[in-house]
Amino acid sequence: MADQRLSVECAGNDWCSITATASLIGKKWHPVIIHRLLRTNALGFNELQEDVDGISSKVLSESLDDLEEKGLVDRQVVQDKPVRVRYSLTDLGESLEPVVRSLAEWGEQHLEPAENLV
Amino acid sequence: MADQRLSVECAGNDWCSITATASLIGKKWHPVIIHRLLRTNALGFNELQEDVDGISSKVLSESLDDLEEKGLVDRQVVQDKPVRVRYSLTDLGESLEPVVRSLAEWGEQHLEPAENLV
DNA sequence: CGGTATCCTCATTGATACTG
DNA sequence: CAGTATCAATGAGGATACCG
Repeated sequence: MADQRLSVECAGNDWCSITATASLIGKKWHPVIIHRLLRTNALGFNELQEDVDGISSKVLSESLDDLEEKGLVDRQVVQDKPVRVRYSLTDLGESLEPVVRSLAEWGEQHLEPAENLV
Repeated sequence: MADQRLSVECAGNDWCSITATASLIGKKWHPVIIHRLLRTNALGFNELQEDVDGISSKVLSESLDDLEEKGLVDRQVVQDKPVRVRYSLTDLGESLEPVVRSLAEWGEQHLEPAENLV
């Protein structure tokens, strides 16, 4: 149960848990990707890309590499004729559920979609 | 009590509360600044800069402008001989407390400082 | 004290195309 | 399906200096 601890550097001289957390999931698409994986664990690359909506394959690929490297996301190759890959959250990734949920809830309560079309 | 709602655009076609929230507080220093203001409301510019630790005056200034523009931070000029300014959170800014707290708590539980000096 | 003004560099993104 | 390659554009961030 996610009792591994990641070593994370911090700008400045003092270590700050917020800065450290932000360095892990503070990238533009990370919270959304994690949210989608929380909602539906084990998604394929293209499924995920559709779910995230707006992300390019390049950036999704980079983001997943980054999340995997940080131990938040697990990548499993399910060998078939055409390659099949499943992305899912690690225990550590799943432990972010409260964080992502609080982001989502705050947004739902305090924000609203901007009208940008006629 | 913070029942104003901000209109926020979103990448992609679907509006997503997480992406929207991230567009507000997803900049590198925003969560930390908000955290410091939650801890000690009404700080001066230089006080804040020391509290944040590692941020340059330029970036702090830009960040505060951004947060003010978004209605999360309030800037009050307390006129003295030398100019005095107090930064504090708006109601909307204060409403981020659970979000920032969850970031901080997660970091405390799952991360640890990296040793980077001898 | 509370910032701006430069200048510069690196990181991130977007668009597009291509591959096994 | 699951990506990688390339290139161009943007912009966030750092260092430093300066001002009322």
